[in-house]
Amino acid sequence: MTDDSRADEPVAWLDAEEKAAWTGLISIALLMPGRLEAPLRDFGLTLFDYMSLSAISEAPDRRLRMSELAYLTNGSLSRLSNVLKRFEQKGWAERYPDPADGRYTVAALTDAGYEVVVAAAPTHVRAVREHVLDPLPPEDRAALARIAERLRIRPADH
Amino acid sequence: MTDDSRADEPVAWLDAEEKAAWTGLISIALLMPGRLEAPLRDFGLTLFDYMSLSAISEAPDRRLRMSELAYLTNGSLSRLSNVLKRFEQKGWAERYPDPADGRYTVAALTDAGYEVVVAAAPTHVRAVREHVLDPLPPEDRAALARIAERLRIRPADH
DNA sequence: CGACTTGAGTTCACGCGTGAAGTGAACTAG
DNA sequence: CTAGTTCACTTCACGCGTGAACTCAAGTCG
Repeated sequence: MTDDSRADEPVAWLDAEEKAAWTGLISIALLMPGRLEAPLRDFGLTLFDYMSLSAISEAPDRRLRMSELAYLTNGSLSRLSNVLKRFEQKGWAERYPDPADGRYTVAALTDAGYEVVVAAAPTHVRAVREHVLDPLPPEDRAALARIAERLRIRPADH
Repeated sequence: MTDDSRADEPVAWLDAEEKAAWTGLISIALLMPGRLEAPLRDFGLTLFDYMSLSAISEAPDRRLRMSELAYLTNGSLSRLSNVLKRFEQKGWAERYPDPADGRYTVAALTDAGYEVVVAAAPTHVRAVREHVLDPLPPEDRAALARIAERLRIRPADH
């Protein structure tokens, strides 16, 4: 193991407990998104697509600023610009300058876009239950929320 | 919230505790890899690059079959083939048919490749400590390992 | 007022990952 | 023996995400 095979170096290599925590986390991070995305593909959605559509659908009048969307989805503006461009091309969303302040851009769901997220939501929730919630007892669920908070990762509402 | 705003549908929408667990997990999954990868970029490595190099460096004589590497890194053969191709082009690794069974391909680190992972390891471990281990008390670390196991996600050694 | 600054957002070039298609080695069946 | 099957692996085409460069609207300063 590279991490702990050089005792001659001034590096605090990981012990077994640390390694178990670390590898647990990274494995979840690497594998879980793919699992949750797979059923969404039937709707032509990536996981991030779904989360973006979901966040907009929850906003007042199903519209919000791109910067607010970036905050809610933990995504970069660059990424979202590309995503919303795809949505526009599919007729799911539209973008326009915020009338209150032209520096901002508002992203709004079309009726078609709303229908997509409505259709996909039950599938998404079922996947979340199956892959995340059902296998975990309450103390583990609480731990997940607590850990995310401790790691200074802001959970977004989805 | 899309997830629970359609009480008229036969779907078990998420309650607050479930949502906190779910959003905690997905936020970690979305944001943590990027954090850990950033310092590795100074070495020209993605996080997956590092984990691949690390896994090979730990194998006997610093070589192992591609399929074994895929298992250890939780990566697909397709992905690894691309990654190893890059490594070969950089002189970090070589691939050859397994003399014991020509159906298999062996991936081996070159001295240059080994030096890359040796150079990057302290940085990687420090990032893991800073972003994952240091903010978490022992019970949360134990929870991570337990959760990964419960979610049927096999932690790989890194 | 004009020049400059700041921040939101878009575009661009390119790296990376995926699934499908293809290749080849070993094994199996007739 | 040959034909077919299976599995490991590579290649390919393309979607997606990133960081840098760019644009633009609003605010600030002299």
